Amino acid sequence: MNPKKTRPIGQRPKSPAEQLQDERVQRVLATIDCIPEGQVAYYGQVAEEAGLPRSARFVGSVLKRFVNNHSVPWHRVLGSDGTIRVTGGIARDQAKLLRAEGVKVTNGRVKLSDFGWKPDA
DNA sequence: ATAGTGACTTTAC
DNA sequence: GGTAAAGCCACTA
Repeated sequence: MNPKKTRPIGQRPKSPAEQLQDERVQRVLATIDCIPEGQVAYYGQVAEEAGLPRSARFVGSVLKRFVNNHSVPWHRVLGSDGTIRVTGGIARDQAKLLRAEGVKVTNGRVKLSDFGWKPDA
């Protein structure tokens, strides 16, 4: 027997910390993926639904870093007051995507009382 | 381990 | 209706 089995690159077991952060990321992405078309949620809401209370900023950073590798409706995530919080030129794309789903975006802002996502309580 | 940073939120002017 | 400051949590250097 060979107790030190070598292991192909990329199959190294993740450290507990890595697993945890990955799981958080997955939960965030999964939550965002649950936002129905034509509705929007805010960062804090996504964080809470994902089991990460008070971690709205984390949600934002996750999207910024992982949206390229996961097809999630990132554009349905807004600030707590319904404003587009995204920086850079993609803000325009976000508004466009939302309007394409029937969400009214006026002056970079969405009325959460009309389009806010209400997950099963 | 410390310090800086951010696609956030809330409270106070 | 705005802008400013502080609080917040997790990531990154």
